Formats: sequence, C-alpha cells, structure tokens
Amino acid sequence: MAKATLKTIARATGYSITTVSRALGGFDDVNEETRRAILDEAYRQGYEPNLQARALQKRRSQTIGLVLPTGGPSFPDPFFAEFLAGIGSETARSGFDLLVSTPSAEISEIDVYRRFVAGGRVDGVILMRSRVDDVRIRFLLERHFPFAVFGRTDLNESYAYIDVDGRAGQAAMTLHLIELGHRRIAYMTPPSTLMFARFRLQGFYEAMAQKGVPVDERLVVECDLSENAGKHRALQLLKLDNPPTAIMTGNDLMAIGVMNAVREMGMRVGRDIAVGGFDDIPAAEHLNPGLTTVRQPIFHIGQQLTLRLLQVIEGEISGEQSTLLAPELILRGSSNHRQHDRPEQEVGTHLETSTDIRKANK
Amino acid sequence: MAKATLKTIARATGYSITTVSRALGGFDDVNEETRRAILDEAYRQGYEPNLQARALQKRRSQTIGLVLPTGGPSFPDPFFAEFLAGIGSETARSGFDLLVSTPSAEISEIDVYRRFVAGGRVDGVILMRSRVDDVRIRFLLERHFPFAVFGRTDLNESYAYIDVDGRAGQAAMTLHLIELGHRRIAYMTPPSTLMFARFRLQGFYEAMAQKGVPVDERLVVECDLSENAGKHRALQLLKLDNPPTAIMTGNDLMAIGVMNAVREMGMRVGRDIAVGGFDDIPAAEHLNPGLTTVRQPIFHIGQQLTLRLLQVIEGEISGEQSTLLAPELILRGSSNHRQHDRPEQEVGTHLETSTDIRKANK
DNA sequence: AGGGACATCCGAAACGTTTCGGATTGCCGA
DNA sequence: TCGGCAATCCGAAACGTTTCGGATGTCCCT
Repeated sequence: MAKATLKTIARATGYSITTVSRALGGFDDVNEETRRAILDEAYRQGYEPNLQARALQKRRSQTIGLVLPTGGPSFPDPFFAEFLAGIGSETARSGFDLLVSTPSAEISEIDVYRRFVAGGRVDGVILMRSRVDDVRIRFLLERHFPFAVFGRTDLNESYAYIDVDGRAGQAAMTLHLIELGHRRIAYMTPPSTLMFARFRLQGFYEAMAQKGVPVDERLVVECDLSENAGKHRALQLLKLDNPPTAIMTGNDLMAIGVMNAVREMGMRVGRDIAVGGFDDIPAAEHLNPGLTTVRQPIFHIGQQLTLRLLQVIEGEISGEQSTLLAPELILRGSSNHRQHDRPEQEVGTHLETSTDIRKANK
Repeated sequence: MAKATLKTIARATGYSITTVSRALGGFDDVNEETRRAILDEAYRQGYEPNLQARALQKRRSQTIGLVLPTGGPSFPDPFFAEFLAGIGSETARSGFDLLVSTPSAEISEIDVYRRFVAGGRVDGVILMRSRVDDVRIRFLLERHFPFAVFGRTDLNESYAYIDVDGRAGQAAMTLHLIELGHRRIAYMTPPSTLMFARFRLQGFYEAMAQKGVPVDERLVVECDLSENAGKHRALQLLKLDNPPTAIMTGNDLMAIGVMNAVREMGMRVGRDIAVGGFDDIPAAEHLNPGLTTVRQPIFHIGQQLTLRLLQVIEGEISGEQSTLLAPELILRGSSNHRQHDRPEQEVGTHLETSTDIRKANK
C-alpha cells in the first residue's frame, strides 16, 4: 500500500482534492454522505496528513522549540526533567510538538535560534536561565518572534516571562539563618551573568542589612553551578582564619558540594555548620541531613510558561504578561542545631513578603 | 524586510531560482563568480532555508523523535535528563533535531507514533523502556520505519538496540549480598511488563541458585517504580514474621523508599538491613548511607543509540546491530555491615561475567 | 418566469524547495 | 566549417496541503 495522500483518497472516492481536504477538515460545505464516504476511505488507507506540507502552506508548524542551556560546564539543572515534563504536558494538551535542540561546538546557540525562527521550524520558543543582556531575547524581540522566558532580564523591553522571586527567597533563607543565631554567613553566588544569581544575591544583602548583620565580603564568592565547584569553594571558605558558621548557595548542586566539604573537614552539617541551598532538587530531600532550601515549583512553571507562549502565538495576549511566583522555604536538618541525626519533619513556609501568586503588568 | 526565499534572491541577483538553489547547495555547475554574488545576496537578506519546504521535497526531515515513556504513574526515570543529553549531543553533531512528544489523555501513545511516522515528521525514533510484546516496536517494524531501542524485547524480529545486561548486574548484586552473609534476601521487582524487570529478576534467581541459597517466594514482590511504592512494599516485608536481612530493588527510586521504610521501623540501613538498588541515579551517591547499586552508563547509551539510529536511517547498517553493555556494581554504605556512619569510599567493580562491551549479532 | 438563496462541489494558485532534463553559449580540434 | 564538448544556466514538475473564488444545480418565493 503506497502512502496515502489527499490525492489517493480523491481518486478512490471520485471527489476532488479540495473536497477531500474540506471533508477531512470538518468544513460544513460538504454533504454528510460524501463526508462519510471520504472519512471511510481515509481510514481504510490509513491516511495521516503530511505535517510538513501542512506547515508549509499554513505557515504554522504547531511546534514550539526549546534550546537546552549550555551555559555552565555541567549539564542542565537536575530539575530539568521536571521542567520538560511541565512543558510536555501542556504542549500535548494543545496538539503542539516540542522540538529540543542542543547547541554543539559546530552550531552556536544563536544559530540554533536563527534556524528555528527563520526556518519556520517552530512557532515559538521557550527560554530558560535568562542572562544579563540576553542576546537570545534581543534576537527574538528584533524579529518579533513569539517566546516566553523562565526568568527576568535587565532589558528594557516587555515580554512574557515567569520567574520565581529569588530576592524574596534568598532573603527568607538569610533571615532564617540569622534567626538561628548565625552572624558570619557566607554566600556562594552563581556566575553573575545569570539573572537569577543577581536577584538572589540582592536578597541576601537586603536581609543582612535589614537585621543589621555585617557582611564580610570575603565570605561572598562566585562559584559555578556544579557540585565540584561548590565543594572546592567551600573548602576555601572553611579554611579561612575566621570561617563562616553558615554557608548559603545559589543552587542545590553547589550545596551538596558544600556538605561534602564540611564532612571532609571533620565537621557536621547542621550542627557545626549550617547549609542552605536553592531549588529543592529531588536529591535535596534525601540527603542526610536533609537540605534546607528554597523550592521552585518547576513543573508548574513549565506548564504556565507553555500556556503563556501558546497565547502569545495565537495573538491572544500582547506578549507582556508576566508572573512572579513566591518561592517556598523548605526547612530541613542542614540548618537545624537542635537535631541532626535524622532529618526533621519537613516544614513548608510561604513567605510573607509576596502573597501567593502576584501578577505584574509592566 | 520581507522573508528571504530563493525567489527573492533570484530576483535580486537576476538568476533563476534553480541556479540560486544550486549555488547555495554547493553544486559545481555554477560559475564561481555567480556563486559569490548569490552567496552575498543571500547573506545580505539573511536567508535561511525553509525547512518545511525542504523536508517536503526531500522526504527527509532531519529530525528524530523521542516519545516519553508514560508507563508507570511516576514521571520518567531521574536519569532521563542524562539520557536526553546523550541523544542531544549526537543529534547536534550531525545536524539533526530532536522532537519530543508526551502522550496525553487525549492522544494515546501509539497515535503519537502514527503521527510521527506517517506524518513524515521524523526520520526515525528512539524508544526507551522496552516492554514485553511491545506494540510500539511491532508497529514500527510493520511500517519498516527506522528506530533504535534502549532495551531488548521478546519479539522474534531483529532490530537495533542497546541494552545493559540486567541479568548480570542483578546477579552481581545478589552475589555481593550473599557474600556479606545474607541468606534471607528480598527482591522487589518492577512490573513484569517491562523487559528489564524480567532480566533483573532472572539474574537474582540465577545467583541465588548458583550459591545454593533458597529463595523465599514471599520475599519476591512486584512493585511500582516509585519511591512511595517502594516504601510501602518494604514495610510489608519488614513486618513479616521472618523478615529479610537484605532488600534488593529493581531501581533506585524504590530503594530510596526502602531506606525510608527501614528507618521508620527504627532500624539502620547498612547495619540492620542491607539495601541494594539499580541504576545509580544522581541521588544514590548522596544518600546517607550511600546506596549500593548497579550503574548504567546512561549518557553513553543515549549517544550510541542515536548514532545507531542515524546509521539505520542512512541505510548504512541493516538494522540488526545490537550491543549489550556490562553494568558496573557500585558498592556504598547501604550494603556494608562494618561501617555505616559515613559513606565508604566508592568502589567500582567491573563484572567478570561480561567483558567490557560485547557486540552481539543475531 | 425570473431571481435569489442555498447546498455542494471543484480548479488553480500558492507555500518554498529540489531536481530532471534540457537549452544556450563559446571554444576546440579535425 | 562543423560536430562535439564543457561550462553555465534555466523551465517546469513535483512534494502534499490549504484556500480563494467561483461553478453548478436545486428549490422556493413572488
């Protein structure tokens, strides 16, 4: 059996290609009887529309693109799978496909976007890990191409994004540690080209200032997003003459490294040194002691971002809708002085600084 | 500036569409001078070929598909991100894109494949988590559509796959536990529709028989792949009159649940009860104690599978190439009686049963 | 009887690309 | 002088779909 097309169905039923197309398309200018005959024949032949041809004609590919961030040395955040699942759940519901691309040595990141956009490969893209002065976003804005971003930028344009309030999250973590009595608090911040690093760092400074706790600049260090880098940096901190009593990190991977470093120095996490992370990756809960961290509802973000992007594509919203989500502080054993052998019962605290979900229209 | 196409370049340079196409395509029947003129103009206009049109004409989409497994209740294996990264790294190198689809309530899994295949959306697909009497594989074989599978099946056809020798892996784990002195060993096996579950179960039985250790069938239970299910099942096992002294599971997620169950019963993992997992997900190393498990080189598998698929697509291999990889037993604190407070130094042992990488041609 | 309204169908162009099969030159050797 | 060959170029068809602008016929109303 050759490949079924509109033409083969047309020939088999005696109708024209146009009529077959319209029958299959559910238009109302085709007789019920004819439609049935055509549908039957289509089924018999196992017809599936050629999506390339359709996309070519409609100038719509029913596909959205996602380019894996290739920033750091380590591959994507551990919660990447969850993010993808969130995106996937929504694309599936609306009949869209998801095209994933990995920039390589040969093909630069921006070229991937060029291909996606100009090649008509996708109808819109989702970006993650927004950067300072983000070229990708600039490129897309310039072309008026639909997109939605996980994270804010410092660009003076408006577009659709969803972000977690990292400033509030990191501030909450800092306040928590201060309340536990810590004064010498270290903060390991991710590379400053990443927007989220800035907001979190800002939250740290603000909370310290608010409580009048002095910041020792030697305890504020930049660090790559990996476990190894975290361990390395933490060892340096712990070997200072006047080491910190608490170490906060810009993401959980780094925090895991810190915990290892603490152990390697013969100290105990949660008792001798408090550790705080950010993200709440799956492993955070299973560490011993459990990692106190700030949770981001990543699956949900993936979903919402997709929804938002689809609206932009349909032209339903002006592309300026943005949402700032309130993060949630998750307290576990890594920041608990009283008990550390067994992870304490998990406690979720909604921050008072931002109420649930806040919509912001620029 | 309107969209650049072959036509706009042709008009601008005064050459025909054919010549423009051939110049851009690098054919040798176009004058060097003309070619340069055309390339210049193409660059000036920011030309990018329309990939839909190209795909339609060439009947090749330069895209491979991946359908997320939707089998169990829980979302994909934690190492899914790594698998995807492996695939991505190879597709990028060869200029292919990756189309990811998530079956939803509305669109059944097999429909996704139908769309992919008949719709000309992809040139080949990668399957993971092969199943007993796998309909997907049957479908693809029937259509003579290129594909490559992570995992074997019981179908009597030959096709390209890569698998980890789960039988050998589970046997090695079992032998390890027996050597530690365990006699009452429980095994929590994943749903038997999954092929890998069968092989691992088989490895368990064989090792037990080899050492003459009796299997108590009440200690062999089927269990979903999630942490929760693992915990639940483990509690049942531990409450038996004559409970096991060691519990092995078919994947790491279940093992984490087991470890929680053990703790909840007031016993200590690695001391009172040995626990063994399978997969070596990232979290396994960070548990306390660390989880003894069997490692699968998942990134590498993603890469190789992609390479294999591309060869099948190019028609370079007959589609019958298959590889069985030797798993690696990773010993950590969860199966160590002597020491459990701190995870012991990680030890990797290559199994003697299968040498490095073994090629099998059916 | 004429006209309009409606139901049903179709031809042809278009989306942007590739490619087959020539067509047009200019030049060389015999 | 002419056949032939190489170097360049191009027209047109094809890939499979959607859609615009009718075409045809039927029936009813006045």
